[in-house]
Amino acid sequence: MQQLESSLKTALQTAAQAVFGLEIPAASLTLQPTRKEFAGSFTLVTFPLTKAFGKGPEQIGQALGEWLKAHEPRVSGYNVVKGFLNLEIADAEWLAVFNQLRAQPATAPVGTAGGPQNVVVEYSSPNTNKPLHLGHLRNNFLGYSVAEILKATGATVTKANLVNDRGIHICKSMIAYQHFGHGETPEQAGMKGDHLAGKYYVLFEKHYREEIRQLEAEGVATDIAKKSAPLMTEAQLMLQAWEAGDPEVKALWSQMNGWVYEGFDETYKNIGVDFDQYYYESETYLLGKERVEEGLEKGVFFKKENGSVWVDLQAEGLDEKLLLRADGTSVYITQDLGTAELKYQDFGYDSSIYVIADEQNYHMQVLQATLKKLGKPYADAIHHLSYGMVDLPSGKMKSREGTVVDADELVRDVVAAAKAATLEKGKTEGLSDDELEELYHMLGLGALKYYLLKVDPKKRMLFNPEESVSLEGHTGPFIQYSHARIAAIRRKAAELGIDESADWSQIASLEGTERELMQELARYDSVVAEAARNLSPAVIAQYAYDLAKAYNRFYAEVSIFQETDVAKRSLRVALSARVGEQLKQSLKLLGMQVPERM
RNA sequence: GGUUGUGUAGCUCAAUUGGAUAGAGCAUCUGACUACGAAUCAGAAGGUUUAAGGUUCGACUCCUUACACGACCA
Repeated sequence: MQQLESSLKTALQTAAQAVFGLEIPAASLTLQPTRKEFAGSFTLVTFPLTKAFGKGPEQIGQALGEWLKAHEPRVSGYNVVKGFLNLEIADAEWLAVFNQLRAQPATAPVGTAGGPQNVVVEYSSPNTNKPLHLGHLRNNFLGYSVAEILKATGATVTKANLVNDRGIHICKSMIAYQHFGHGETPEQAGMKGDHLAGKYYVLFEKHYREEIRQLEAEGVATDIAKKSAPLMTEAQLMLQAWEAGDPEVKALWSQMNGWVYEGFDETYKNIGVDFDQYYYESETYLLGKERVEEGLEKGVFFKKENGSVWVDLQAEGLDEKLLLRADGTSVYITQDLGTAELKYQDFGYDSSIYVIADEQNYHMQVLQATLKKLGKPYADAIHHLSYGMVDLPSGKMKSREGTVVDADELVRDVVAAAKAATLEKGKTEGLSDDELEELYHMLGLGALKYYLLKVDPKKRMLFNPEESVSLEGHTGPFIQYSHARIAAIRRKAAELGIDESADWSQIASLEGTERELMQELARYDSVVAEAARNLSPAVIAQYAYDLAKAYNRFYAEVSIFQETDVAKRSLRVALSARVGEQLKQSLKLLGMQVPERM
């Protein structure tokens, strides 16, 4: 289609030359798909040409349309509405486009076209003190999908996970475990390791709050109470001991983190995301401190009297930013400096994407500006894929207030809903019990992924539990259903011995829904390119829906197996097959799978 | 207080990046399975795109101001 579109532009340029004797740059020709209510497939907006031609928009449309109809065989007709020239494309051309499309597998790369070639996508990046929740799911699905989309352009992509495994919050879980754990293991507790750590994090907060209340009752001011509560003091001491390499603290740390990693791995596997490379802040924060030293030597950072290190970013429109505390311990940005360096050493990327919620916008600006100050060559390669937080109908999620939606539980719920629906109306004869379980999982997770990915990443979104398990309308299972339907068509076609590759060049005219489908199919490459440019899986999600919708319309209006014309019947089977493949491929870019029956 | 994001149908989201009469899904109402899968399709109803100005052939989109909600920085 890109070929058809660009050759139409060339034809329009030729027409302009022939009719008006003027050269027009291709860039000034805005060609777009024609709106449904008008006849035609492509529309040229003629308003922008009025100045150059010194003619009215309708006159221009008429003249160009007339010329194309007479000289361009691919244009079979035209109509002009105000400043819009609608071009009708000959059916023979549509068939040629479709043939060309079929020559390439649906999985063929679409080309990077000026985009990055070598990309690192960092996503997920959990803390090891609690299990994953709904917000992480949006992050994970986005990160995985963006990586797949960039791969589909032909770029080399590395998926990285930066684990936040050190810091005061980790110590909180550890302190609580020492106090209240009695040596409990995940096996004994019958819990996943990440949930066990989360349990102790919550316990810490609970007892800590109690201590503050008591101190306040004794007349201590709130801010002092918060700092001097025994549990908090213990946690801080533990952090220092950790940085000093205390073997006992390190042993507990390793043990608890190990449990958490087992839990995470299970969740990642369950939600179908993976990583090529793991980074641990415990291993990068020292490298970050080296970067701070480097900045001091270069004179782009400065030290305050108390010994803390800062960078002045006021010239960049930001503030002064702390890089290293007075006691020499690191802050978030310290380790981020180290991780960026390490990633560059490992992969030499030309684009480094950070999938992080928009509450970190300022932080990411600081990181980039600081790396620039250091003169790092990769500073400009940094892109923050900033996404909005997920809200609940009851308001914002807050882990301390227990209003989080747990990821594992949520997945269980959506799979259960998919199972219920399938038992009620599925056509699953012949599937084994294992295959059925796989199907429920595929559908439930598909519903959830699609629900979270169809919204523009940068927008804050509302999570409605009922809609997220819905399987009808604008949902993942709607698209999966279309695929299963097509699979049934293909099974039947094979049974009947219908040849998908029969010669259909004799077909005189196409149905409207057939043309529409071909145009939709041909859009795929430019859709992927746009999704890659905008780092937006939502673009793919919308496309997959449109394609499935167009197919269902075609399916309802046109009969495949009742068709007596052999060529037409064959074409319709081939069209169905191609739609199925492109639906499968599109959903794959969202991290979703498609069933053969459901 | 400063910086920044968002505001579209009752609800959740789109709108080809400045183009035609602003489109989908859910919810409501109507029609279509003794024809290839009804998790579907066709139709009805639902809008002063937060407000007021401005830019131009043309604005949900760009500019200014105000309002609402959110995030971040002190």
